Amino acid sequence: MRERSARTNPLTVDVVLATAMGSELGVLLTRGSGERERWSLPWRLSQAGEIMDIAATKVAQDALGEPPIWIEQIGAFGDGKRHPSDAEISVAFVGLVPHETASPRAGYTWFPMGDHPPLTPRQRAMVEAATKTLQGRLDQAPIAFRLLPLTFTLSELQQMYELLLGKRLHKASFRRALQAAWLVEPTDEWRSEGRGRPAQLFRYSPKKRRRPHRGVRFDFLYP
Amino acid sequence: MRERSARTNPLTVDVVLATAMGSELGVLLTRGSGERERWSLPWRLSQAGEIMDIAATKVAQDALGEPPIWIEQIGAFGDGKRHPSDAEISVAFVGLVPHETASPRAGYTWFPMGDHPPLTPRQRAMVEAATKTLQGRLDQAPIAFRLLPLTFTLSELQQMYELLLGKRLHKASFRRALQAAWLVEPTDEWRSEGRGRPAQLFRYSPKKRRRPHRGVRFDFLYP
DNA sequence: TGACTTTAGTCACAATAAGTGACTAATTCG
DNA sequence: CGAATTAGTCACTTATTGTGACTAAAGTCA
Repeated sequence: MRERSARTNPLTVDVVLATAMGSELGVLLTRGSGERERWSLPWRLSQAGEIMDIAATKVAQDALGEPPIWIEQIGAFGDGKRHPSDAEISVAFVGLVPHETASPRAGYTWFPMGDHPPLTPRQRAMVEAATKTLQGRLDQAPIAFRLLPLTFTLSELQQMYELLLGKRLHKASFRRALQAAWLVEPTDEWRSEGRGRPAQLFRYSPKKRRRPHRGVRFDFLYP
Repeated sequence: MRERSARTNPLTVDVVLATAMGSELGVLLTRGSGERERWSLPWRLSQAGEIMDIAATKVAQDALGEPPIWIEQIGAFGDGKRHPSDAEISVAFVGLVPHETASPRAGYTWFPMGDHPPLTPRQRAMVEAATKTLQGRLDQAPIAFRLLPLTFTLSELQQMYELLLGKRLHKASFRRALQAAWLVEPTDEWRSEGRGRPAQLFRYSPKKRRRPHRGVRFDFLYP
C-alpha cells in the first residue's frame, strides 16, 4: 500500500480475505504502517498494465505470506463512497484462506466478518458484497472445501456449510446430497476428537460431473 | 463517447444491452460517429465523482432513447486486453430491453449475441460475461420477464426461458413451478396468434415470497 | 359443415429428491 | 461397566419434478 496519489492512478485493488474462525467467518484487516487509528481492507494502487487478479493475489500475499487458495472478483466500487486512498474506483476481490494457513503478517489481524471495526463506506460495501458472493457461489464453486484444510471430517464440512448458509442442516440429508455429487473421497485416516466415535477424514476430489438437468427455478426475490 | 484520453481518465463504462430477437438474444453495437469500420459496445469515459450505474444508464439512454428496464454491473475488465479507448480498465454492465422498446438510434444496431461482428478482446469478454451473468441470475431476478413486454402469454415466457437456458422445458412442469412462485397474474385479455386456441395474457406481478428452505446443493462444476 | 391441424391449458401418475427420526458404532468419562 | 458423546447409516414419509395424455378453442380446407 502506497501513499495517496489519486491524481496519477485513481484505481485501487482491494481484497476481502476470508477464513473460518471457529464458528464464524473472519475477514483480514490492516492498520497499515504509520497510519492513523483506522482499519482497512488490504489494498494497493493498480499499476498500469497489471492484471487485476494478479494484483489482488499480491495484495493477499503481502498480508499472509502466501496466495489465497481461491480468489474471485466481486466488482468495481465507486459511487463517491470514501476509500482509504482517494481513488475514484476500487476493484474488489474475495479470497479464501484455509484456517491453518491463515497466519497474518505484522499489522494484519483477523476480525469476525459480522463484527469488525468501522471501515470506510466503500470498503464496508465490499465486505457485504463479499459475504453475498460467497453465499451465492456456495453451490457453484467449492467455497466450503477451500476454507477447510486438505483433509476434513464430514461433520466439519457440514459445519462449514451451516456457517456459510447461516442455518442448520440435517446430517443424513447433507451426506446423501454429498454422496450424489461425487465430490469427496475417503482417506484411510481417522481423527479422534475427544469424546465420541472417531471420524473418518475425507479429501475434496471431484469425480464425475452430475448434470442437474432440472427444470426452471423461480427462486427470487424480485424486483 | 468521446475521444481517447486515457491520460486524464483511464476508466470507461461499457454496456452490454440485450434484447430478445425472435429466437435468440440480441446485443446492441455501434460503429460510433466518425470512426473506422469497427463495431463496439456502447461506452463512455467515466467522469470524476459520477456514479457508475448512472453512467451506464446514460450510455444506454444515448443508444436507445430510454433507459434499460434492468441493469446490473458485471465487473471490471482490464488485463491488458484492448479497448476502443485506451483505458486501462473498463467497468461493464448488462442492461435489458424489451423487444418493443428496442429501437436503436442512428449508428446503433442489434446483432445476434452469438454471432456479432468482431470486437476488441476486452469487449468480447464482456459480452461473454454478460451472457453468463444473465443465465446465472435467471432464477434470482426476473430477467425473462424484463425482456418481455408488459403482458405476455405463458408460452412466450416459456420460450424466453428456453432461449436463455438453451434447452427445452416441459410445459406442465414449467407452469406448475410458475404457479408455485406467485409471480404472474392473469389479465382479462386473450391473444389469438393465427392457428390454435387463443392464449391468455399475463403480467409480471410478484405476490408473495416463497422461501426456498431447501438444504444444500452441490451443483458445481469445480474446481 | 365437418374432419384435421395447431396451439393452449390441465391432469394424473410415475420417478426423484429431500426431510426426518431412529438406530448402530466407537470412543471417553467416571 | 454404564452413561454420555459424536459418527455414520437406514428406512420411511413427504415434497418436488418429469412426463404423456387428455380436453379446449381456434384455423384450414375439402
